Amino acid sequence: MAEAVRRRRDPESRRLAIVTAAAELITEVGVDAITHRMVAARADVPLGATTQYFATLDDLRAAALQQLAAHVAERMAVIREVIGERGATPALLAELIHTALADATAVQADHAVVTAAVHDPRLRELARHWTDEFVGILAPVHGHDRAQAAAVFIDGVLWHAQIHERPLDQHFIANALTAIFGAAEATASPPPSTTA
Amino acid sequence: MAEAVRRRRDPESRRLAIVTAAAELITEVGVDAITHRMVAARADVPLGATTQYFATLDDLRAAALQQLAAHVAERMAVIREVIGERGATPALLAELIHTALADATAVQADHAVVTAAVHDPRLRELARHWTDEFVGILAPVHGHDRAQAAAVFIDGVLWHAQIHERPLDQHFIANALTAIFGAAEATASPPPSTTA
Amino acid sequence: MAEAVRRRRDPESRRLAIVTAAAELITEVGVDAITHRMVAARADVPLGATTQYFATLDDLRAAALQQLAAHVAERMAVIREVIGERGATPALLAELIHTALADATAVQADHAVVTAAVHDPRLRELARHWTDEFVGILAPVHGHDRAQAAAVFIDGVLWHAQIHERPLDQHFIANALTAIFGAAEATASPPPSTTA
Amino acid sequence: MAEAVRRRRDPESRRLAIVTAAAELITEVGVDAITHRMVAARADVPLGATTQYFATLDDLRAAALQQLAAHVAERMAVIREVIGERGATPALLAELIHTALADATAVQADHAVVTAAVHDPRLRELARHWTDEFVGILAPVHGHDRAQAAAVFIDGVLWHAQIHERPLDQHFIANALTAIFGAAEATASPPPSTTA
DNA sequence: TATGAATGAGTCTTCATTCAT
DNA sequence: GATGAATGAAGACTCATTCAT
Repeated sequence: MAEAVRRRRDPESRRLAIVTAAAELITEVGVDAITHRMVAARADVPLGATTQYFATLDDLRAAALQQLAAHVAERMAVIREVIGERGATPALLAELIHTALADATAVQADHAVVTAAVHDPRLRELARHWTDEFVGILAPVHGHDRAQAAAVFIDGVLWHAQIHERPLDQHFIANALTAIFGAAEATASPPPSTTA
Repeated sequence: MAEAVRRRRDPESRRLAIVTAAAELITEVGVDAITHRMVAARADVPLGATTQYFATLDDLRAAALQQLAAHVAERMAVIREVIGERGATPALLAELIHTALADATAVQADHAVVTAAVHDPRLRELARHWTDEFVGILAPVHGHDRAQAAAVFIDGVLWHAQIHERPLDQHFIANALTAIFGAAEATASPPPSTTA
Repeated sequence: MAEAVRRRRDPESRRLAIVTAAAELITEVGVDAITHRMVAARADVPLGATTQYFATLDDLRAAALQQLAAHVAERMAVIREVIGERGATPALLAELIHTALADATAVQADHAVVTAAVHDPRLRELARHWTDEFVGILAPVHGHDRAQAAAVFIDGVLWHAQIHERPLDQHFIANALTAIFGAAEATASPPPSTTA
Repeated sequence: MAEAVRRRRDPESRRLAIVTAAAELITEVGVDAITHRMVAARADVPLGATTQYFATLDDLRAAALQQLAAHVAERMAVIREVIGERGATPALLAELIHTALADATAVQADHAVVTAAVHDPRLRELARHWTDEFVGILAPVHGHDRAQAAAVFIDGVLWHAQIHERPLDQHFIANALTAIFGAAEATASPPPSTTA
């Protein structure tokens, strides 16, 4: 079959297969737990192929993490776009988050990157960047502090999903965001008049 | 001398020394990276002792994680007590969190447990329990949903500390919690009057 | 361009480039340490070329050692010629040796071949041949035994250069050779009269 | 048998067995060619034992080389003693050398150390020391230059043995040394009166 | 013919685990 | 019971060699 033939001499796709297998495994067993053998088996390539394409297991890890990071970035871009079109309302954010949480793989990918970020400066930079970006999207509408509070809360929501079988309820999220966004006129830095 | 003799004669303390060493190392290098040899060296016991007291490295790992979890639980107990005495106000919670974040070792321990929890069912149970407990403390005062929202937000704050050099500001946390607990009872810098 | 084209079209020169690269590397890192990859990189040819021209790495090694041996033989020929013209006097020999020692690369090449000879019968044959040849040059003038003694001494001198920073002094060599060739024809600093 | 039992739990002798096996192999195949597996097979110990006793193959190599060096030093000590008793005459030296050459293993050991010395500073130091020591033994009797010439010549003789099946004749050596020691009154630094 | 991707054997090394002492 | 020597399975990595293209 064309499939088989392509497999045989297509470095590009082989490399991709290896990285993807590594990325999958990272989300499943953690960054530290992957081995050449596991990756080779998952990618269905001979052991030697993994070292042919990546001089070092660390290189492979890095490439896999980058792939995961790219996926996160993509999803982030989508979110930014949607918010741009429909506004940064709690309801919309809750919907987006809920959708995101429904994709277990994506959640795991997120988590893997962000967990790895704790010990990897480059990824840390990336993770911070995402937060900043998110805050940047919300700040024009809600002010910096509330935007950041929302971002922190959402991080908490994602984190929660790692530990619990059932993700948080969409309404719950919307309500909490509403509170975070709305109540705080009272505490804005230069507070003009309280609506309370 | 007395030291050495006591070590020899006191299996209990030896076991403790081993578990403690393992726990320390876990927070430093990660759950996957520890080895019998590392632990033995850190605990200053012979290699054989580590296998004598724990049939398997995994058992040792588990015991160490349990120890870390116990520490977290202790801190949790203190928090519960303090809240019981002084009330579940945003300001107090922010203070407690801020204090907790100042203890880098504790933060790392937390993180180690919680990260390990992602791939370990037993720890996951534990981590969930903490959240539940925390929600249990706050719920009587603020209602279940707001309590949970606060818990989720606080998880986000702790997580934030993992990737940023500087932890979040105490005021920021207090304000956000104020918003989460309900706009009505806003706690601006000069607190007007509390609705109990 | 022309360079590249010529390379492509001239198997002979490519083969030479490979062998030369291998020979260089052998003198630098030792016979056992060379690899196809190293040689290809040094010769600036694709990896496949190294196996195209030499069925086996051992074949390549052998060819490279032969090249080194050929260089030694060349130098030997020059020496023979010079001696033929100017006579086999200690002073001249000392001068030739001294000159040889000044060429660090040549010394290393010598050493590489000769060291490899210890474990390689073919090279051993070669190395013996050089000694014999050298003895052959000197024997007509000084007799077989003294010629051989001189050859052995000179081997010692070359060897000495391998482990000492500074090679032996030219006068020292001349004096020793004078002694070896026969006390009767002593060649003190101001040489009186040669007995032809 | 006691043999078997001793094998089982006698770290000292096990370590020695491993080092000795490595030393043997080094003399046979060269310093660079040894592997853990070869050594383990030769020493008749499991593979793991070689890494248990030596953290690194390089450590093992070093230990083996040291063992070889120690043997060389021993032989050197004997020679020094014999010369001290019977005088540094060419005949005696030739006899000693001839005896040494008869022990093929010893010659190979010598060679292995000295060849390794080319790339190993510590061994180089050692090799130089031996030469110096030897010169030191002969110098009081024959003057520094002649002593050194003799040492260099003897190095050549040992080297010769590496390449040729049959070692050099004892008479030949004695004659050459006689020439080296005797003829040079003419060239000594402050030459008093010539016996020529 | 020339190239470099492919593969697996083999290298060093680490360690959990066992077990003699 | 306590100790650390013993062992082999497994891991990362390298490379000669083959062979599709």
